[in-house]
Amino acid sequence: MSSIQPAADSVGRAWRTITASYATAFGALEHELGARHGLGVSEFEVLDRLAESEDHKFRAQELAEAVHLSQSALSRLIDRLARVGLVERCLCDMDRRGIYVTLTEAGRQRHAEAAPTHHEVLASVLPTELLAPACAVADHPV
Amino acid sequence: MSSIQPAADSVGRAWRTITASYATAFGALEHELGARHGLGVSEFEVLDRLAESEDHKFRAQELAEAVHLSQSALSRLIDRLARVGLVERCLCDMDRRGIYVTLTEAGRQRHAEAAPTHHEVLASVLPTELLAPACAVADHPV
DNA sequence: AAGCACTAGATGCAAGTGCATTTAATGCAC
DNA sequence: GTGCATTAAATGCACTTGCATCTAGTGCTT
Repeated sequence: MSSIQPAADSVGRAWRTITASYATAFGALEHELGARHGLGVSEFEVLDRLAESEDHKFRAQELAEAVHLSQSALSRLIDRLARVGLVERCLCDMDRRGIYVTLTEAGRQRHAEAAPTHHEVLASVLPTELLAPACAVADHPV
Repeated sequence: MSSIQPAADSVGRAWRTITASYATAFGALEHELGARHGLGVSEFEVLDRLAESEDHKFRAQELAEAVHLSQSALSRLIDRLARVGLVERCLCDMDRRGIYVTLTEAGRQRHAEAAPTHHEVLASVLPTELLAPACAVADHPV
């Protein structure tokens, strides 16, 4: 805590804010999601994307992009999630090279349990300056 | 790019902005610093802290905190940097358990070369909403 | 001074990641 | 239809990371 200095320029300062926030939030999420729900951050992110998707169905490639992982990392992540029954690989008839990743009932449930933790942790650790990015946008009457 | 959706709430949106910016910037930095200067992101961050320090001297522990790495990860990072002659471990007389990490002349030089790249990459990829921290009330998306 | 709890940093190990490659399916050209 | 470039996902491999542990030095208590 003691000797961390802000970088001189605005770009450098922004980057340090981002890395600091990211490190803090990631660490807290990793810890809490792991302890309370047996999930890693990437695991949750995938469940989260699937849960919010219309038909709870996603192409592997799209998921990789959404959670900022390489194609190979995502492939193994799906392995882990499938091994514990939270998602399923369904090969789609349209293109038999590809797969659809779908949320199982257990996966939907686990996500529902973990989502409040996720929100709570982020709310408590994210700096307010990042919570209201272009502040006004936040509460636009739709 | 196609199907990424913003999270519903402001906390979730902020987190996705952070992770997206972080992933993009980190990837770009990793690529450019690696290709042009043979440095990884963490490597550069350490050199950067040392370069801006008064006496170019840092306790290992302080460095770990500054660059958001675990103590063990930092120890090995110093190994790598020392092995190529960019930093040196100096055991300090004050407390012979600890070490000071110091920048060598080569390290100072490498940092000087890489810093413009670092700045340039960040300036080109960081979203403007994060570059103008507080003031960002700027322009509303439609 | 001797003993003991504590701290700084190094190291063994397991896990997750990215790159490069491989396997399998598609679809376009001929 | 056959061949070939292309794409989706799986896999081998090397590297970085964090956790747990180990080693060494400190300094407080007695």
